[in-house]
Amino acid sequence: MKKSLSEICYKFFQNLSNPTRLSVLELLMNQSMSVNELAEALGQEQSMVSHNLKPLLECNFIYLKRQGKRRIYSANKETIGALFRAVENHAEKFCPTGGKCHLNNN
Amino acid sequence: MKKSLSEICYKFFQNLSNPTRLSVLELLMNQSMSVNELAEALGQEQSMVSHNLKPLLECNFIYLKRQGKRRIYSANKETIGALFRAVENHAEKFCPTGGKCHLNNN
DNA sequence: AATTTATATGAAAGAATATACATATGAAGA
DNA sequence: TCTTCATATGTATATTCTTTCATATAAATT
Repeated sequence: MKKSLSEICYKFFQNLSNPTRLSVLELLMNQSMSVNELAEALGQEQSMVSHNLKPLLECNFIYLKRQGKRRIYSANKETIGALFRAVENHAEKFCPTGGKCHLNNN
Repeated sequence: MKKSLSEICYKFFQNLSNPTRLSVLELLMNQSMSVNELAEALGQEQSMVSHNLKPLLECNFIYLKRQGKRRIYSANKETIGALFRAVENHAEKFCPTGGKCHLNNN
């Protein structure tokens, strides 16, 4: 039973529609990090970061490798890069105030 | 005050993380339609479709032109096309079962 | 102007999600 | 094996989102 495009999109975009997960991805696009490093960089609790890493990993938006007792996460740059570029392009071209329309300013 | 990429992404992806809105976009990528045509194509209530068109319009993911008492909506093909392509590519390359991993099968 | 057709809006109930805190697991070193 | 450090998981609460039903607006037609 093949899934429609919008069904596939749904779980992906749902996964991406969270400020913590997006911040994690933005950080990981710059450099790979452990969970505690992410938590510190974000000023968030470690457990919260872990909770949010899980779905990103399940959708293969991020990768994991073990290094001793640390776990180093890295971004799937192909996918996340393409998505971020599409969003940036949209904000520049189509958002009256460059991504700061009223919907983005609540 | 410039917004970070992940802040901009958040509102966009949040907007896109809804099955009704994604189905609307998928339909509008094929052809422009009025609200009632969308509602019929989706088998949903007109008011629900209207509720969901609103945020899509506010983010300029869709366009609106008036035609008598009907309102014809069309897709922003540049943005939505790029996003859908990125998702399709991801599903093909990175999802073990082509977009049907357990997260997508609840 | 009254009616019909098309669409938008308001509000309330229910469902889904995020967050925080507590606790569990698991690897490494003493 | 006991302890410590790093990370994951369980659970309850608070918040947010979706959906539905009722109603409002607005254009066209009579």
